Amino acid sequence: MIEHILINKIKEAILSLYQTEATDSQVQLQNTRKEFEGDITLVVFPFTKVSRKSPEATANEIGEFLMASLPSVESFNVIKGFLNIVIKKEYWLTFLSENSEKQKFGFIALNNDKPVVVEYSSPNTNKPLHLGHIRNNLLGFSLSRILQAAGKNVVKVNLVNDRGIHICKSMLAWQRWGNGETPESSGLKGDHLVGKYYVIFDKQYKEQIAALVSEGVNPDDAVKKAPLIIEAQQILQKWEAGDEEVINLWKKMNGWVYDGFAVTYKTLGIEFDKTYYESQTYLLGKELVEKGVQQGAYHRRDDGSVWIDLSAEGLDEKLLLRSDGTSVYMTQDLGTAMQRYETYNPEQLIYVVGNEQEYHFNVLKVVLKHLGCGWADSIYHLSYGMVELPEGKMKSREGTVVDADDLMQEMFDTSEAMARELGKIETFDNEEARNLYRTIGLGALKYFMLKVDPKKNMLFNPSESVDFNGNTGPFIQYTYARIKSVLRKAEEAGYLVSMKDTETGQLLSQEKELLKKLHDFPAILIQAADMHSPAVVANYAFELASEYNRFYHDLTILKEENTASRSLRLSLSLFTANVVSDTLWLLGIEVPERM
RNA sequence: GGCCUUGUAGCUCAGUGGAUAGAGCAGCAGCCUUCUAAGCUGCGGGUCAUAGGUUCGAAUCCUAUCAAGGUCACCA
Repeated sequence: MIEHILINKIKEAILSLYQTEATDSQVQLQNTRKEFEGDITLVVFPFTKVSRKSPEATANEIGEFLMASLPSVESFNVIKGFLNIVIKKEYWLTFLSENSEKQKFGFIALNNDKPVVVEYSSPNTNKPLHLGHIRNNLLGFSLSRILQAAGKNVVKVNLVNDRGIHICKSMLAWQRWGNGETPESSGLKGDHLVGKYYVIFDKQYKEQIAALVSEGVNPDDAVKKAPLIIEAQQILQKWEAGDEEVINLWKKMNGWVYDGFAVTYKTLGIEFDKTYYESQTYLLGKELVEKGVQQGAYHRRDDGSVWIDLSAEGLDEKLLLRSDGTSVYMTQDLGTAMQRYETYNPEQLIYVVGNEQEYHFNVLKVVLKHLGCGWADSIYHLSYGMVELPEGKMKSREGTVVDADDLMQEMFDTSEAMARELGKIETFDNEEARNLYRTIGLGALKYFMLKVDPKKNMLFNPSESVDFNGNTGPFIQYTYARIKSVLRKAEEAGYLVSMKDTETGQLLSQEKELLKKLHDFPAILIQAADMHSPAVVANYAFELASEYNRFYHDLTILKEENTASRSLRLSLSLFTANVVSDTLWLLGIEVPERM
């Protein structure tokens, strides 16, 4: 890319003109704003101290130096402290011809064997997935693809929380009120069936608490003394003791949930390389904690519980093992982190987990460091914000949860209604039409969620269905389908898409702007990977699609009579189609050949 | 109360120290006998929460205040 060459030359210029070594942070290049002439702009203010001249004079001197030493520089102009550099047309045309037919332009080949382990999804098995899980899954999956495209060896893992009191609640409610109901007998998806009994438990439990309170028991005690919660805890104890009947029920109901999750993941287009189950890992951290006690990193209280004092790090005292010797959440996470470290020897361990667990991950890192695990610094918590509804946070107990399966179905229905209204599917057979509804519905949903900076909370308004026009997934998908249509017709007409013979042609402003946007992509990919942010890719994809639509509107392609121009525009179209589909692939969004 | 995050147009969001702060939606006005109008063009819309500070230059960095959210369990 021309930027690297420019940066080096500018450093040479500073050394030669002012006898000073310029640092990377001083050489600030940016794309020239559209209202000025030029392609790339150098901000010269950082050099006025060493030049001891005005910004304008400094910019002129550097500009002259670049003109004299870089053949790719066509000309330059100076406005205030900004040196606007015009790059020769030949550079752009060569760039086009070398990259327009590439399949994965800007992607970086695998450059580190040490894997990056990305954990995401990590659902509980007592209820179906909802909108919050969708954000988690989309972020984790897209981030994995972005890192992979940036040259990382990515391992996608899921840690299913398949044991604990929450599952016992569903089990108990099903035993008591289920009458043997199964997914087959009820026609309910397995995860929804189990979720139904979780809700029933909660309702009955609340009634018991209310009854106790009305008898004069204080509310804090009532929560602990209600018969249902005591029974659920007994089931958990039986589970831990390996009670056959409990284990069988647990396996049966979890099996229903897994079948349900598999359908949701498949519809959403999410995959994992490895799935772990907490029932098999929850004991892992105990030895580690014992080791920490022996090393004196953690201390045991008289009641047998183990603690770590993190006040030196500005955190609190934290429990690592209960007085009865059982694990807490932190214990398990210590264990699985260690297991992952030993299994993969990773370059980085990424956890895609909501921001309500920020404190937990800070503590996790510090606790590991106290054990002497230097690799704790390779843990990265991708802390994403909550999805809020207009009335506030989603609450499963109040039934304000947006269910993942329902939402996807609504998206499919909306895209079908839209396509019919627009008369788009008259030439489609049933299967192609159905695929289109799915592709576009998911495209709208995924783009909607991924375009927002992960760390920010985002708002989802169910009454205003997700948009299909403007800055949306379907807009970008439409751009792709449009290009493919042009390319198909070009092929029918026997036109060359190749750029080989057009390097002497002209380059109109619409063509050049589009080309420059394509030229930006490799840097965008690296930025997205560094920032762990699919939103960077999403926003770029929209800008690229907008730029193409402007180009498409202003210029004719197939009817252009100058064959060099026609060829150039076809080449630009092909290049754009490739990059658009690659960027959407990075977001986990598919592209339709027509729509 | 301690700590963390956020606050940009009516709404949803970009903007990682640089030029006159940008998109989309919503509103208004145009553009299909021409390669897909899920598109394109134009108009209106701003105390970048507030007040200080650092800097040649601040929406961006620092401090304080206000507002919203999160978190500080022998829950996960």
